[in-house]
Amino acid sequence: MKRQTAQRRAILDALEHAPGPLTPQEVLDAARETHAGLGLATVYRNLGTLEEAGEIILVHLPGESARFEVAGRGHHHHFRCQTCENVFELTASCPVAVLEGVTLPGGFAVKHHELTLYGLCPSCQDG
Amino acid sequence: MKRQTAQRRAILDALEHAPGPLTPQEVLDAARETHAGLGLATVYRNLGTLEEAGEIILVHLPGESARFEVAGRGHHHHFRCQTCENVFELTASCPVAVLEGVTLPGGFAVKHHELTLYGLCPSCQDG
DNA sequence: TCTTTACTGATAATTATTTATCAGTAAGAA
DNA sequence: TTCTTACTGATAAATAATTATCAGTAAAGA
Repeated sequence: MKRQTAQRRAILDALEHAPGPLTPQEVLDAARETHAGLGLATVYRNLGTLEEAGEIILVHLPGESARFEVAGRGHHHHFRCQTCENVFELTASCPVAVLEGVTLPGGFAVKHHELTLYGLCPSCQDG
Repeated sequence: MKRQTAQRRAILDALEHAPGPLTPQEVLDAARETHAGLGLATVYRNLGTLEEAGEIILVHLPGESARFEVAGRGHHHHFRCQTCENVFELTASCPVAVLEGVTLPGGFAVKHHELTLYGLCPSCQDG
């Protein structure tokens, strides 16, 4: 990452303004709003580069392919709308924090966790 | 599923005795203990058939391909060991149950959730 | 036991995602 | 402005997971 390109700015901008983590295809769609003609290979390349640089992080939801979000937003979880299928970052306090560092009955030592909530987002609850 | 075959019995037996949900490849490995010569295509076919029949259910962990477990075990979550990479079914009470049916700040109506815990299983904590 | 056909194993094909290739473009130092 | 080469877009190739194909096998009713 030795040069600053319009493509990379568009990609990072798309991630910064997204309501949650995006798939490479979603990044492409969003970034093309500011940089028409952007290619999918360029998206993949830059996602890799930005991840190595620590500017974005890889996020996995159950049963889905990779997503990315900007780094440094602290511990949080995600909400996936069953209707519009969009994924949102949640800011509510983590209900599983109490398990960190605990050893469960059975002898399982918990180091970290992934929680995904499913339901209806605000836009999909009307009508 | 009109006939009862030794292959299907071996597959279901493997799932019933597993400590957690298994991938198709893991099912193959385990079921070959009781039925050597079992083929991977047969495993996929029977997993599909058993799922349609409601005897097993599909389970997804973040970033991993499909797993299956026997149905009817009620609400629970899974633990993945960072060392041996095995997945275990947890019997401890769900720490996220309180969120069911709740509408979070921001207007997200929670219908269900997926929680995966990561850490060290009992066997991998020694040494 | 005989007969039908659902089921099986091996492997080719498919699907979805990600990576490699390569000629052309443009960032930014000189 | 010029020059070097990192970066880009289009597309082919590679990967991994799952499904289809097909000749042979075996479950179970007659």
